[in-house]
Amino acid sequence: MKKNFDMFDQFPDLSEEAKRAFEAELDVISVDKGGLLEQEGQVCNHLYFITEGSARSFYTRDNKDITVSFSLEGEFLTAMHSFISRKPSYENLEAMEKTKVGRIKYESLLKLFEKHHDLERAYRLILEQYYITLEEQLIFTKFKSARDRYLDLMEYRPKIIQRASVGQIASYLDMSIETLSRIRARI
Amino acid sequence: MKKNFDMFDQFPDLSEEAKRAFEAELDVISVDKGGLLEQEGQVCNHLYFITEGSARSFYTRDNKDITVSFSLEGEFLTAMHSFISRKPSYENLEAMEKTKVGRIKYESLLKLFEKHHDLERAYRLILEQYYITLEEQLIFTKFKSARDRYLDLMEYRPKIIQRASVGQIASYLDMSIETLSRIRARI
DNA sequence: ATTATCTTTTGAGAAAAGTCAATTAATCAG
DNA sequence: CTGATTAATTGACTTTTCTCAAAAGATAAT
Repeated sequence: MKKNFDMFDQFPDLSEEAKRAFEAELDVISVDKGGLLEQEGQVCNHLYFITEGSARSFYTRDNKDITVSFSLEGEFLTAMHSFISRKPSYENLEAMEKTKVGRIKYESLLKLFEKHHDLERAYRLILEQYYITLEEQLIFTKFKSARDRYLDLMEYRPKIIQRASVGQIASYLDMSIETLSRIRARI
Repeated sequence: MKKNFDMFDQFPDLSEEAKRAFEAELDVISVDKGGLLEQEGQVCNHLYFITEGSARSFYTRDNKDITVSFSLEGEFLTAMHSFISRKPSYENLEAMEKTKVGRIKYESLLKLFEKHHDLERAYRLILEQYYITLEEQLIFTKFKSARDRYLDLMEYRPKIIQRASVGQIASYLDMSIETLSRIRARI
């Protein structure tokens, strides 16, 4: 069976045993549009890999829904803060369309680390990638106008603009819906 | 010899061998106020632990110096983005006063990981802590007014207000020097 | 001490983005 | 298909914070 997205592509040094052991712990899940993979208030127990579709992470503040990140096919996804700290998550993970994911439990992952040193390293790389993305986002937000943040998103992640709503994009880019709407009108 | 800050306190599960092996690779360095531990444009090759003093990370933009983080005694420190990615750093690490650090080379750390699985785990925990701090900073910045960001810093990290200049604090809190000055006047 | 330099404070006006309100467009359920 | 609900756009006005400029205060060197 051919897969479009192979999570191991990013980890060419993984041993075959490690890959097999990891795959044995994977659950494959299908979620409809709007379905939640993880909910705020609960400890996030899974690391996901998206094989089809897309998802976003968001939290709620003053009854508003604030998007933290978008994830597309071929990307790993979790509520990292909770997954790491084992504390209840403030994030929800939601499918933005019909989406297929592979997921592994936190406990299974830790167990695998005991036997497969190289899996712990691969996990470290995922964590590092998460860190870099976050740091770049922080710097990126800090120096750009609302308009430039939108133009950057268009340039670097155009698929997101196609798949996400104005409200989701606006909160992700840290601006009001109205501001985003005006920016789009004047491009 | 008594140490005020022991970096292993945070890692009670580390084996004695791992601690010894790690310590054997540590260099102890002393830096005067204003001295640079790492410079922008170069790959950051060290993970630091501050035993005395304090440091900050900053970068330069439009000839302005923007503080990214402050670190005090008992904390680990590096230009994480560069340390992880092995690309030139955009950050400088600067001692804010006479400061003593222990540091270990990136390569030494990787070598230690081969023999000491538990050290790789400890490093993962440092990385996770870095991630959490960054994520909290991102959320924290997003929802608070300039005034509340300052009040939060006063509450949670008062030592920083004592040791850093207005300019450093202002850029860290993402506001102009003038705004910070006005906030301080009206407390 | 005294000048020079750098930092901090204060004031006034400008700009970016936000809020509230009204209208138009899109989506969804029956 | 069609009314109902939700999402997006547009306009008017407000707010926050920034920038520029000048004054006051601190620090350092001679």
